[in-house]
Amino acid sequence: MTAVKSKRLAGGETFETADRLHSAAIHLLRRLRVRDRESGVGPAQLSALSVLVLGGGPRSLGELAEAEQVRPPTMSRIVAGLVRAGLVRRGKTEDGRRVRLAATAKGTRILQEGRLRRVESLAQALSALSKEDREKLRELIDHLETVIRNL
Amino acid sequence: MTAVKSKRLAGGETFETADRLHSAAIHLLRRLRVRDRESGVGPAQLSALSVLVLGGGPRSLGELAEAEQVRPPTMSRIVAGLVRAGLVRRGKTEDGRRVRLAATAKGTRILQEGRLRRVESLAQALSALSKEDREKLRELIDHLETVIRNL
DNA sequence: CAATTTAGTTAGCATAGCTAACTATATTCT
DNA sequence: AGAATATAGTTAGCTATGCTAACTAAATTG
Repeated sequence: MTAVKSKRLAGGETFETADRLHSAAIHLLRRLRVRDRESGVGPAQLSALSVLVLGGGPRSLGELAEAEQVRPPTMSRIVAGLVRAGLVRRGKTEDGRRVRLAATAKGTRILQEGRLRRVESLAQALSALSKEDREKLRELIDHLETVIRNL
Repeated sequence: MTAVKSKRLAGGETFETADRLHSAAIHLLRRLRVRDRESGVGPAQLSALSVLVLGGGPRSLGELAEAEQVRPPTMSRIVAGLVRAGLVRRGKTEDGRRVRLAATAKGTRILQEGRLRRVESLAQALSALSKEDREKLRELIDHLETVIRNL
């Protein structure tokens, strides 16, 4: 893709890097999306499930909605689907308004399998990078994650 | 299969890097998506429009569907929305079955503005990286693009 | 020129995003 | 304590996006 030329902000080079990073992220996910369909679970459900499985334990619906940057009614329906599919269990909390959402054993298994499929092909493609580039990427990822959180 | 497997086993670190890269891409786009809502155009429409605007000229519907990794009926409806909004124009080709889809001036403007909004916030966030990290990222992007194309 | 192939559309289903309006529980204020 | 308010989720209803199956129209093939 063509890079937008702009010297007004953050330096033209950084702007171009941002443009290409954005484009790379789009293409990356577009390719990997295909693998996710095999799980039979929709992308939003899969992503919410990953928060419960990989994000360190149970959450309330509101916390899940915030983690997924989605409105409560949207998350309410996503969770309903996950519960219907037996991948998530609802529990009570001290606060009678809140629900406690936890992945079931089946939910954990399905997520891990899907994650494996998805990441497998990416890891394979990454292995085509030089040893130095892989090292660079490994070092960068931490910092990129911070950058993204501050977006 | 054996070669594949041994590659993966040999690259446990690469597997983890792939996992984090995947996750970073998801979160990156999720944040940037918020900016896209300002345009009043849906994400699939915006992405299809970007192929027409940045991808070097008009395409047929089938080509667009393939570029977006989507089935023809899906793209048919996305295009219908873009045409209704005045962002894309349908034209004829020598082959009476094919349509020629081209961005209108309005479509080009809307896309460029949205892209600017999106990429500007990312560029700003990236400027928080150290000079060295930005340099590393710049060097890596080329190679990452190749990796992704080979996914 | 009939049969087949190719390009796109239409119809119908599911998921996912939103806002508005509702219920139920907790908290705050008088 | 009891009323008013705030908070957590759900329900209803809209739009957009994904799919497959079945259709129409045009081009190609035999």
